[in-house]
Amino acid sequence: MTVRIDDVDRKILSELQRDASQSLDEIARKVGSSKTPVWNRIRKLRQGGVIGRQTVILDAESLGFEACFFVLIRTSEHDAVWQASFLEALQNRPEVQEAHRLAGDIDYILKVRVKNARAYDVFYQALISEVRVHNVTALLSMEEIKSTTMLPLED
Amino acid sequence: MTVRIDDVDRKILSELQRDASQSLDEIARKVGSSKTPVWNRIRKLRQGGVIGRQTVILDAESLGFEACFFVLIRTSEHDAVWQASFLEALQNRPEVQEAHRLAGDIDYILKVRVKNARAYDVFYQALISEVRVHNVTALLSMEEIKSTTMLPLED
DNA sequence: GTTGAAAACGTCTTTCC
DNA sequence: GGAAAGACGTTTTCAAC
Repeated sequence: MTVRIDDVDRKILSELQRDASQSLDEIARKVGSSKTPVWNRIRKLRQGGVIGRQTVILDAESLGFEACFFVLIRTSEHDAVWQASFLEALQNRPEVQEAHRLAGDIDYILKVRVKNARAYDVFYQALISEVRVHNVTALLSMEEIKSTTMLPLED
Repeated sequence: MTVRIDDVDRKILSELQRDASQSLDEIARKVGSSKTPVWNRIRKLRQGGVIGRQTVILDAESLGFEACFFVLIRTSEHDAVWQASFLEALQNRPEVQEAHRLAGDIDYILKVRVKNARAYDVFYQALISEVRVHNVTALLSMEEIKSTTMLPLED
C-alpha cells in the first residue's frame, strides 16, 4: 500500500513542511500547477499516510523546558515481554520526545525534554523503577544548535 | 522580552501542537473562550516567538529515508573559529535534523536522517573533510519507537 | 475583555473542457 | 488530467458593549 510520489508531489511536500499555513493557490503557483490538481495530490498524500500531523513548533525555552537530555540505555533483557513493557513506559511519558532501538552495543537512545535537572531525575527514577535496565548514560544538552523536522526532499 | 503565559495560553498551545488545522471556533470552544480573545492570544504568542513554524510531519519511510543515525562527536579543538565552522557545516547539511552541544565527555550529538547507509557514509566523509573531529561514533537506529515534537504543557 | 457582525479569503466540490 | 466556478466555512478586522 505504497503511494507513488513524483517530483510535483515532492515540491508540494517541501512547501508544506516549510509552511503549512500557505494557501492552495500559493502552493499551486510555486509548484507550477493549479488549485484542483494540488488539492487532489495533497488528499492522496494524506490518505496514503505520507502527510501526517499538522502542528506548530513551540519554543521550548519560553515554556520553561530548559533541559534536554539524550539518554543511552543498555539492557540485559531482550525478551518480548520486557520490550513491550519498556515500549509502553516510553509511550506514556510525554517528556520522551524521541525513542529509538539501536543496532550494536547501546540498545536504546531517548531524547528527553524536561523543565530542569531535577525533573530529569524524577523521570529517571520513575523509569528504572518501572523497567529493568542494565546501564544508563545521560548526555546533557548545553545548546540546541539545530532542530528541524524537515526532510531534504529536493535532491 | 519574555511573553507571559497563563493557563488559557497553555491550553491553546496544547491544542495547536495536537492539531494546527483546527479552526479558531473549535479551539475557543475547547479552552472555554471565544474566537476573538483566542485569536489575540495566538497573535501575541506568535509575535513573542512562543509559536514558531507551522508544519506537517511527513513519513520518512514513504519518502525513502530509511536510515537514521545518532552521531556522537568528540573533538580536540574548542576554539571559536573551529566552533563557528562546525556550526555552519551542520546548518548547511539538510540531513542533520538535530545538533546539540553537550556537557561532558562527548562534545556533540547529531541526528542524521538519510536514505541509506551509503548516504550516511557520503555525509560522514564530507563532514570530516570540512572540519577536524577527534572521534566519531555512529549509532544506527533499527526502529523509531517514538517521535514527537509535542511539549507536555498540561501538568 | 467579550460579543457579534462584516469583509476578505481559503477550502472543497462539482461541472465542464 | 486540468480549469473554472460556486457553496460553504474560516480568518481577520472592527465597532459596540
